[in-house]
Parts: sequence; structure tokens; C-alpha cells
Amino acid sequence: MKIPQATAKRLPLYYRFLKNLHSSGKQRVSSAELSEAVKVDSATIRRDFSYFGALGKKGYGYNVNYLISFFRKTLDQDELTKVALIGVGNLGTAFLNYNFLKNNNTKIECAFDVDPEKMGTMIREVPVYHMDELEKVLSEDDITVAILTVPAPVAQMITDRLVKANVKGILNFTPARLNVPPLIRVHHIDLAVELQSLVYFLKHYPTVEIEEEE
Amino acid sequence: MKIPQATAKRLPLYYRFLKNLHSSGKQRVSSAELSEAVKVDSATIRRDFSYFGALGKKGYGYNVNYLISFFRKTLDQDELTKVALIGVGNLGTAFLNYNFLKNNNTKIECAFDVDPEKMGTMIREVPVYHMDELEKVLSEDDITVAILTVPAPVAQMITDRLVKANVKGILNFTPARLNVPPLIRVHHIDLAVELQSLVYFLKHYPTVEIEEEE
DNA sequence: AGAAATCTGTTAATTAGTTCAAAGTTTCAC
DNA sequence: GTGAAACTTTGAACTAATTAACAGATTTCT
Repeated sequence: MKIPQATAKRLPLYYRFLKNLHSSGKQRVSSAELSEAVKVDSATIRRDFSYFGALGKKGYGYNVNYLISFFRKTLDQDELTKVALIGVGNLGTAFLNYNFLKNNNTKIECAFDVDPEKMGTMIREVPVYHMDELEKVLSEDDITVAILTVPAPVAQMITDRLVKANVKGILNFTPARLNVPPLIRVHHIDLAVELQSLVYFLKHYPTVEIEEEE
Repeated sequence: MKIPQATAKRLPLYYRFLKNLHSSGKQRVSSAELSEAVKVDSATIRRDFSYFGALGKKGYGYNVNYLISFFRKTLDQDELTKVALIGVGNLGTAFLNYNFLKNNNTKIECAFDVDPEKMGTMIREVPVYHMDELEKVLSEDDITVAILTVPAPVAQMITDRLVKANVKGILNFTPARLNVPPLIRVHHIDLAVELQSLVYFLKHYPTVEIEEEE
């Protein structure tokens, strides 16, 4: 199945809004209504959905329950994805308090930090281990996704360890650009760059309105 | 000047790495070297730079100091951009502790929350006001950029107030998709979607390697 | 039942973004 | 000074993504 990247990035968004619609009692929805909610052009939504075949009915729209169950399967929502959090600083702690599980069936299973004070504690029921135990815990728990919220200077070194420990995907909140072997996937979220580019757009594109994602 | 969006988003990234190069003593740099550092194809870098005219020299590369001073002007780094933070929860607090100023000449000038406990306190030298004072403080301080880290259910209501208070750009960390008038710019950073889409890519695009942003 | 309205699926057109590669400068080594 | 090597600039090709537009299917209305 050849789904464009841009489409793939929107799927979780669709899924979440469909669940909202469902819980507000809606049975059917048109691409135009959904567009209003998720702020994506309705033609784009129809195009996106059609990559998966004919999910809707002409003249009717889409059945909310059907779409939800379809996306649940497509997004593997039936199995829990375990995630490790590396670096329990301010940002890391914020993520530990963020309930990813609720909407996404992803769960931060364990956290790591170098601070001996933090070691052995639990934050929101997530155990915090010392960084030395990284490899051991990851392999025992069979975790292949990591959120990286460590200081930039140590990001590469820790990434190397993650890769060795069989991690396949990294959500990198560090300003560092990571060197990884070809099959490892890294998504960057660079807060300073986001803020800076917003400011740039405001000053230089004063009339246009566009959204992003990153 | 017609700079493609994709290019504009990379500018802050280039700027930061150029400063790194500078402080490590480098005088000149080729697109290939820079590519290695920022993980952007070298042809893309050359194309990006060339939108601004001929910044480099054939056979030589780019002069680091020249590029830095050029981007400093282009990114308006000489004037400080004041930013408001709305919602001093876990994520908001993390941002207050993040030193945007250091690299970007953007500064969180004030923060707002509904919690009366927080009101009147300072976090990292940033004063926390009650949400009721939003309009007053923003207009007094002439702030037009806001970081939104409030609970999703109140995001739209607060956005409406921000817009009325003359805010032009919003960095939205809320899962809500905001309704704003045409001239207001919103960048979304949706943490759950990012994590979810990373997981999707891992399962469905196991062999390809691509990076993202924003 | 028939006419009007709704709304998808998809083809085609458009726009945006990336990458290639030829042409042309500059540097460097000798 | 000369030739080879290094590197940018830029037109052109290519790839990806968005948007328009409409035929065809279904529903809704009367």
C-alpha cells in the first residue's frame, strides 16, 4: 500500500476527530464537515480516504463508526505501543504527565535519567531508571520507540546507544540533528525553530494564512 | 521576496548551525559540509540560499561570517520578539524553563494561568498573571505572538481573546484545531499526532528513511 | 415516483518542493 | 602561470502534494 507521507501524517488527526464526532453522537459525516473540524481541505480529505479504497457512499458521506473501526485497524490501535522516555527534565516530565494512552494506545513505559535522585522513583506510574540501565530495560521490555528529551550535547551519544538497543523510531525534541543508520526513523520537533519560523512568517508573509505540522 | 515556505522553515535551522560552526572556528563552509550537519540535501541548501541571491562563491563555498550576518538580518535577530505563554501547566512550565532567548532573540515576556496560586509568582524571571489580565498585559507590552499550552477544551475561547487582543501568531500545542480569521497565523504542534504518526511510519514504511519538521 | 439536492471518487490541472547536472568561478598545488 | 579540483549558480527535470471540477450514485423532498 503506497500512502503518501503527507496523508499518513494526517491519519491520526482524522482518527481523533472521528472519535470526537462519535462521542458527540454523530452517525454520519461529510468531507465538508470533517474539513471544518480538522481544518484540512475537503478535497484533500476525500483524496486521503480514497487511498484506502471507497470508504464512503456517494450522496451520503461517511459512516462515522465504520471510519473509526477502519482507522483503528489501520493505525494499529488494537495493540499497545510501548515507548521509552529518555531525559526526565522539564520537557520530559511534562510528557510523563501527558496522557498519550488515552487517545492513542501508546504508552510511556519507562523513563531514564542520569540524576541519581530521580532513579527508582515513579512519575505518574512510570518508573524512572538510571541511564546505565537503558539497554537492559529496553531489551527486556522490547521497546523500539523512544522520545528524546535530553540536553543537546549528549543527544548523539544516547542515540547511538538507542540504535544499538534496537530502537527503530525516535521522536527528537533536541536541537541536535541525529546521525542514524538508514533504517532508523527520526522525527524532529525543534521548539526554537518552530517559534523562530513562526516569527519569520509573521514578518514576511503578512497576508497569507497557512497551517503546518510538522 | 518570494521564499518558499519549506525554505523559510529551514532558515532558523541553518542559522543555528552556522553559529555553531562559527564558534568552533570555521571560516568557510560548503553546502556539502552544512548538509552533513543539518541533514538536509546539499542541493536543497544551495537552492535555498540562492533564493536570496548569490551568497556564496563558486569554487570556494560560503563564508561563515557573511552567512551569519546575512541570516541575522533576514531573521530579524537584531530586534527582540516578545512572546506570551498561555497556560502554565506541565508543558507551559517546561517552556518557561527553556531558554529561547539564547539562540533566537525571542523571549517569553509574560505567562498566564487561571490558577490563583500561580498568579503573581515568577518562574525563571517571567511574571505569571491571571488569565483575566490577558488583554491588558498583552496590549501594554505590545505582544503579538503567543504560545498556547492550555487544556484543549478552552483553547478556542482563549484563542478568540488572543485574536481580539491583536495577537498575530499562535504556536498551538493543544490538540484543538483553532478557528481564526484569515490574517492570523497558527502553527500546530500536536504531540500525540507526532508520536502516533511516527509509529504508523515504523509499521508501514519499514525501509525508508525520511525526516520531518514541523 | 420523479425531481432536486447531496456528496463521493477520481481524473485532470496546478502548485510546491526537490534533485540533477551543465556551465562557470575560484582556489590550490606545483 | 597553468591545469586540476572544488564548489556555486541556475535552468530543467522530476516528484510530491493540493485543489478543482464533474460524472455518477444516493438520498431526500414533495
